[in-house]
Amino acid sequence: MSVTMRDVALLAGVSNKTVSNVVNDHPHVHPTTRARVQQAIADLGYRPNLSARGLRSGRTGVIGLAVPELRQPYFAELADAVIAAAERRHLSVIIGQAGADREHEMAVLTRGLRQTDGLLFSPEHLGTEDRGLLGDVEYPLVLLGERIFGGPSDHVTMHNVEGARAAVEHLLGLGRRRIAVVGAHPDRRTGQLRPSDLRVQGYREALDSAGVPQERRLERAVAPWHPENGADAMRELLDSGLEFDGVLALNDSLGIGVLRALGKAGRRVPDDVAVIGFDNIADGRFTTPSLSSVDPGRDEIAETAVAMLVERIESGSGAPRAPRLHKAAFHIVARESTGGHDEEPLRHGATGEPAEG
Amino acid sequence: MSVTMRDVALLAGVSNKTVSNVVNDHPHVHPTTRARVQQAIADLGYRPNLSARGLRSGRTGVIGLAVPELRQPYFAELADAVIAAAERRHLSVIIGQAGADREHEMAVLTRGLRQTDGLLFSPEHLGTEDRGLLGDVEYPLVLLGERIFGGPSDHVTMHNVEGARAAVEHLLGLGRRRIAVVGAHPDRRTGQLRPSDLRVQGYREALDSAGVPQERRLERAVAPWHPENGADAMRELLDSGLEFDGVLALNDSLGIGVLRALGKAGRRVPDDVAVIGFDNIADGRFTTPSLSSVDPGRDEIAETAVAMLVERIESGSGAPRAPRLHKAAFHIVARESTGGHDEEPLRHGATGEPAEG
DNA sequence: GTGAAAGCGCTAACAT
DNA sequence: ATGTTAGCGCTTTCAC
Repeated sequence: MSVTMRDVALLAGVSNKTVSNVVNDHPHVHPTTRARVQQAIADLGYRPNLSARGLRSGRTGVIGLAVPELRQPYFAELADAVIAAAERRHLSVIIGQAGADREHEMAVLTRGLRQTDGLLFSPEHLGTEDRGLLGDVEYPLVLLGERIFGGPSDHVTMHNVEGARAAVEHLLGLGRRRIAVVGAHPDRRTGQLRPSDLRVQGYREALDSAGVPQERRLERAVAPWHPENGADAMRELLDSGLEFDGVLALNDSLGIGVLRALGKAGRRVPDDVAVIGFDNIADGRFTTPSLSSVDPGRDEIAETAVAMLVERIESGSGAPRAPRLHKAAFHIVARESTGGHDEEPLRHGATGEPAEG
Repeated sequence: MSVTMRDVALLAGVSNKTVSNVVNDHPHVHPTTRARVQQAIADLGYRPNLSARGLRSGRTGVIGLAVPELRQPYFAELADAVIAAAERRHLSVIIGQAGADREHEMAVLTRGLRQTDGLLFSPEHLGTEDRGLLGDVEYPLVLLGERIFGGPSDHVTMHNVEGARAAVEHLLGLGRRRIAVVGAHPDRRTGQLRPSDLRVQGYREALDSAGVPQERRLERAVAPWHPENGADAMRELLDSGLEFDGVLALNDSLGIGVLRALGKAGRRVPDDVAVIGFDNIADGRFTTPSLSSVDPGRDEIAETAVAMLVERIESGSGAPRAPRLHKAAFHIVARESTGGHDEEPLRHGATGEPAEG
């Protein structure tokens, strides 16, 4: 029924091996032979059976990406970038959503994603205490995010501390002194390296360097990082009667909720309260006012993570090199919510009245 | 190096076949034998080689999902739902982004996604004129969206005409009579069945039924459907001096841009202009004001599409049944942008001050 | 530069 | 209820 390599070989009058050489771009194939084989491939519409190739070679050409939830804009944008980076290397990407609970994440980590050569894993529940699990992982693995540091795996992450610090310095530079932070983790166990803890650390460092006193009641706990929870936290802060003139939202989803709660409460942004988020998701450009943010280098993260994973896959378990850590470059994007002027909107296509036709 | 079925069979003192039966949950295995085999599997940490299974059985257990761009919130939410629906059936999902251009989509359609048993395909560029291509497709295929109607493929889509019509009726019910539509296709060739054309049709039908005259200049062309382009179109409409008191944005991304442009121009929503979008993406709940929308039944679309694809896969080419069409149920979600009161925000987790510890 | 043969790990068909 | 055999389509030796 389907065309096999053997059919191509017969039509081209060569052996299996030669067809394989042509398909895999091996050198040492006579140009004439190559052309004849390619013609036969085209004539028959031959396409290699990837299961057979996978069985024989031990490689599937597929990598896995495990994220908590694809519907969170940050992860959708990350997945977009990972798929693009993988495609450049002729790899496909299977996406798994593991954020439901801890068990789900452990299952993904121990078993990997089916049918893949390696895994990019962005955990939400697993933490440093699960580091031991990583030692047992037998497939190529690159971690995204920072919940599990110091393990035996490659690691690609962002400048959480420095980014948050720069964001607060941006607010301080606007003359704000009573700066709240929204998104701290409700359970502040020590030794955890959650993004929230690292970003709170950057927040505190910035205040300390500027000689601005810290105030614990301005650090608001929120989990998970969804807009509704950001809005709730902001309402609670408003109700508390505490004064504040700046807010660091620990990600943009929270920031969008914060903007909304402020707007509904009649606080003007940025005049009364300046707000900055984190992640620079696309949505932040179209809120009213538009949301300043820390751009964490999403494309660099995706590209580096895929490159590292490919290296691990290609080196096999042969040359066990030391685990690497890469932190992508970040920068502050000042939009209206911190008094920046609106970016000139890029025109991505046609607008106007439709042409009748 | 890795554990094979043979190793398990030897340890359990049974044959390959029995191990296979256990692994695949076949009936007719003695409970005692089954237990012994399962113990051996656990002891050795055996995991089936899916490439081998795929080669032998002709099934990979992986389906493909091709969307224009994952970073568009609608497609991210759709992919989320598709992955969840596939997981319930123990299938994995490879995601491909094909929206770059027409050639890319044709390549995906003719070749499928590698290593998959079938494809869910949501085209952005291919249209009815490419229907012929579908006849040549030899793998199980389910189309999402409505660009290619009347072909030989199964099809899952939404009530574009009816949804848009209901949205406009909602605006008419508020007493609005000068209703603009943002997102018509710039090139209005006839015979096209793009979402934009269908939604514009619903818009016109609603006006006609209410005896409100159509006005072509209130139909604004925008492509692609990104917020910046929605904002541009709204600015142009404002600059044109035309009067209007209602806007149907043909999707929520456009709607978000429309809200922003109206806000910047000092128009109050919904007092001066009522706005409704389409797709009911999560972002619309947190704009200021929140965005009313048409909920197109995303989960139903995903679930139905996966179910149809699985049927096609399992029936093989044996029983070529007639192509099916499924339209998911829709409903109007009235939020602030059409005078609805804000939904009570759902509390999805903890907020408050972090516990020190 | 090309061919012949072996075998990757599994399941389907048939046998018992 | 379990065993035996064959072979899916490819790549990888190893010849020549």
